[in-house]
Amino acid sequence: MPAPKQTKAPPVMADADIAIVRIAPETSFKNKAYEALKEAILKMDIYATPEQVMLDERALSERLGVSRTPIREAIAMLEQDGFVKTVPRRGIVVVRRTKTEIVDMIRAWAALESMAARLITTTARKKDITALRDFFKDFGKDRLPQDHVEEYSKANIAFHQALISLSESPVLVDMTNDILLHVRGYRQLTIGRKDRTATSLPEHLAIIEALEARDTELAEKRARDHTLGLAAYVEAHGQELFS
Amino acid sequence: MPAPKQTKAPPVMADADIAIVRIAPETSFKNKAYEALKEAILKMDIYATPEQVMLDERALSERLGVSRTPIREAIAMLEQDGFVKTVPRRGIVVVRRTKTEIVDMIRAWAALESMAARLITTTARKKDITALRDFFKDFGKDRLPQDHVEEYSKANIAFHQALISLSESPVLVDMTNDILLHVRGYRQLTIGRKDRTATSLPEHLAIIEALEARDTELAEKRARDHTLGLAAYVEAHGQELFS
DNA sequence: CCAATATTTTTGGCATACCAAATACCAGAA
DNA sequence: TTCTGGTATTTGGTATGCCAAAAATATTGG
Repeated sequence: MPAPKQTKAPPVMADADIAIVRIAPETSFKNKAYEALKEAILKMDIYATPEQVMLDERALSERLGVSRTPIREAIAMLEQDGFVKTVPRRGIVVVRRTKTEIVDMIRAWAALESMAARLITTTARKKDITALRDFFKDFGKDRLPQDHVEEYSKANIAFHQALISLSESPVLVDMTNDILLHVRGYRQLTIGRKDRTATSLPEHLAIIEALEARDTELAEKRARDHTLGLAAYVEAHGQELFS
Repeated sequence: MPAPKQTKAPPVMADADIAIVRIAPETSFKNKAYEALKEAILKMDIYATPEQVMLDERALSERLGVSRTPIREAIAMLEQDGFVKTVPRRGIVVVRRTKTEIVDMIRAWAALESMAARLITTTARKKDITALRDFFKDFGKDRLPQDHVEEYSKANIAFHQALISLSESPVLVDMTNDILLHVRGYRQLTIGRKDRTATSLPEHLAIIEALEARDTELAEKRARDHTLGLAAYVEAHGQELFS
């Protein structure tokens, strides 16, 4: 066997233990491919095109400059996430959710968020709760949310994520984020709708008030009803989004 | 469509061509490996051994009779599920949850199940709700749950899964099942504990009654509080289970 | 010209080989 | 014996090649 290679071998030095930073773990191609593909899938508007979107292993490997192996592993991970579905000898298809599935997901979101609200009333600090108002400080009666839908939509998502985070429950945070990723595709067309945007802000503020008052039951109810309202809205008005 | 493949029947050589049954779709090795490994992980008592359990790709591939490729893909899937964690150049370790994580998961479970209860009160059929009692028909004052812990524990899990299923929400069902898989490892030592088993049955019956009464708020509350009770129990008494 | 069929191409599934990092192991020096 | 340096081994990561099924395309018979 050939001699390996010298590591370093500082002659006489006694540099000892200074500044030996942990070398970058540097994520694997598998994980890089996973992140890249996930972002690409989330970025594309899969509901805009009439025919289903397909992925090609070889094309992707060439595109990302790696072999098929890490690509396939990334695909397997994405399939676990429910973003794609590989059909043997047919192809890899980007999953499109039906309206029913989206409504179902939003209901689960409501369940998780109401539990988060419940926990927050017993553990979160007052200042952290109050800080939730900052997400909407740019909106008021002189600057209505419905006149800045895109901007308000961003603040909306950020608010919900910050809310969940206050629960200090990693499980609730992760599960909710997963759901939001799936629902996000509809966000532009549903959560951002003007007619619903108008009622959204007051409901958010009402949730914050209940949290500050440490009213567990009320906070839970308001958080739940708010998101269930979104579910009902999508169920009623989301028809045109689906083939 | 015509026969895509020839059923070659050369005059001279007559043997062969028999018993070439059209093998079914037959899941891939990747999926087989995934199922096999998942079952193996769930079956082992990862909290019994002091040192962490490791998996070896090559050993597994030899064990299952397939190459490393499908094994690695299965591992990637299991990692997405949170069952294992691969450390580059170190190994694949079966993840052990801390008590805090388990409590956190049970809280999420409570959130999902209370939402399921809510939905059930508005959509499920009376007979299906009543049928939930059957899971406990073998228990009563002449046959106490705490005297048949193992058996009652099975009925307990089955009841909860049946309950969630009644919501007819695939998302709630899937998310809850995922959680149950992770929590299951503790089931024998926590859910099955005698002191808690005693109060479990009446609570279950109370949930069913609220469902039958179509009392949405009460059913939700009872379902939530029941499972939150388990969370509190584990938080208080599950100390000895963790290193 | 059309339909049935044969052929080529495409595509995911799987096996294998090699690499580099991390570790285990061992011989030799003090 | 113990410590040290280095080599061999282990282990996950990645690239490649081939296979079979299915789709796409070409071909042929009427």
